[in-house]
Amino acid sequence: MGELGRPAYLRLADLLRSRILSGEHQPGGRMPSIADLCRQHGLSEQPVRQALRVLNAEGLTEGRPGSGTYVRRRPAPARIPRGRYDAAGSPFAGASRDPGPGGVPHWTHDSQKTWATGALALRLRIAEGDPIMQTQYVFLAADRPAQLSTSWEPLALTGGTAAARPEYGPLAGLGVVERMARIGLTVTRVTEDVTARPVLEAESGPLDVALGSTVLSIERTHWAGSLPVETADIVLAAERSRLVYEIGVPAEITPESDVLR
Amino acid sequence: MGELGRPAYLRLADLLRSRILSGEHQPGGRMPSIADLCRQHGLSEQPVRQALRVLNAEGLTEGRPGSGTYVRRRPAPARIPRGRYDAAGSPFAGASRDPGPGGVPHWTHDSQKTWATGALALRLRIAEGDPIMQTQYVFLAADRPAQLSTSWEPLALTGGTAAARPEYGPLAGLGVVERMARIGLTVTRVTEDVTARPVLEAESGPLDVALGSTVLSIERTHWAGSLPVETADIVLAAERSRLVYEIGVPAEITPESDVLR
DNA sequence: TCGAATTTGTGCGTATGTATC
DNA sequence: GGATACATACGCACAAATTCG
Repeated sequence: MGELGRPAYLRLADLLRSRILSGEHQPGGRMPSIADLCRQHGLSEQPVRQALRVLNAEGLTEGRPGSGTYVRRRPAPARIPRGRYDAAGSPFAGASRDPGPGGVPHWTHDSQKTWATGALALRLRIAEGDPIMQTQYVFLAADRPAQLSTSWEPLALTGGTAAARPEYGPLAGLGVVERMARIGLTVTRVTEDVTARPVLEAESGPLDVALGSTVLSIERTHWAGSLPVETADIVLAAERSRLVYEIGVPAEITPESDVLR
Repeated sequence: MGELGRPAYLRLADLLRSRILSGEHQPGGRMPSIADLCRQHGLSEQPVRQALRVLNAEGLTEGRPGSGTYVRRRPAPARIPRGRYDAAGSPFAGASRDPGPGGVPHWTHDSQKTWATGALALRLRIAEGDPIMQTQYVFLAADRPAQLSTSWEPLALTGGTAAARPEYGPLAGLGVVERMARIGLTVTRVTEDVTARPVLEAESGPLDVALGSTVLSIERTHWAGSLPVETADIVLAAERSRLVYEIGVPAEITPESDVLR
């Protein structure tokens, strides 16, 4: 019954969206119930539900079981500084700088020894099957899961030293650069490869995001010259994150003579 | 009928996903049809469709009407270097470095004078209504749209100089840092704020991506000290892009004395 | 070249169970 | 208990694209 080309649930979604954006439905306010919308627009449950699902997926509304559908208040995404290397650099140095309201940020971790598989071996430039230390982090800010991270370090470098387990012993919580420095490895640069992709099912629970939504994925590697000493996968909810990179401009590029003007 | 806690469509999705990841279904290959899956698993259409929808949303598969559901082959996303500032820095210096197969990268541009609105005025630290030069770029690589960009510069800085229009005159194609240097403004740093969001309707055509998909959005600002001299919005298809940032580690952090070992 | 069968996508009415308020 | 919302599942119809005889 394509009355007007555009399907019923999309027309309803358009209508409700424009009402929300125009302020007719205030942030935090309740939308009409599904039954109400059925009556008001002469539709059955299914198209009404689909319309609401569209708005939920767009992040405009949020359904609370047993209560109603509410217009979302949109917190500005957290700024997560990632440029400039920071001496206090724990894995979450940047993000933990600002406690924000609702609680001091903290994290849990879990290290275990494993062996490098294909892709990982490539990233660390070691052979497949070489032993590595794997550490998983769940980072919480304001009592909400903010960031997942899995870090790998070749045990050929750290094995037998105090730096073998990132979060144990005298070097716990020091950050990769400092910890490596203590065992004689000078980290000279860090690379971060940023991509966005749909959230995996395994991540959607810990990150507290819906299954269809997208995450920012950072593939980070610490280098000592051309030798990778650590690499990590960092995953953040895209809706809540804004990565801030700062890029220095070498002085050579800026000539002292003003040619024009 | 919650036979095993986990709903039928998720169990089926898990099964199919593991088959794909294990290589049982090859990239480019066809999945069993919906009718087949119904028969094989004793399910009705609905849960089977939902399972496939999950895999589609995860980007693992792709349905082609009239033909079937296929395992996606994932072309490696283009590496787009954005760290280190590059002397040859046109707006697309990084991306244009490597011609790649299929054609030399090139771009189109279009400049026009406008006036700063609220958010833009804040980013450029000028007053609302101040005149600015707006330049829009469409960047093509291998004859495919790769990147959209809109750049703004306060005319209070560049007005009346040869640098007023980025792509005209003797300074055309020079890049922001070089161009500003020619009129006596020394760019000292560049900041990039990276977010991911659903593609806008206006972008989906020029970028050649489907309407539901997501883009990487970069808000870039060139600074001369604490003075913004240029800011730009850069938009790329997330599936095809991988931003590479390189972060230098200052030497101070790395002590010369090896304490342990 | 034509047409029928297959296949996915979309829309929608319905029903059942469960959690929350 | 009642209202509400959510998740799951079944059935049906049609559109659009593709495949194949």
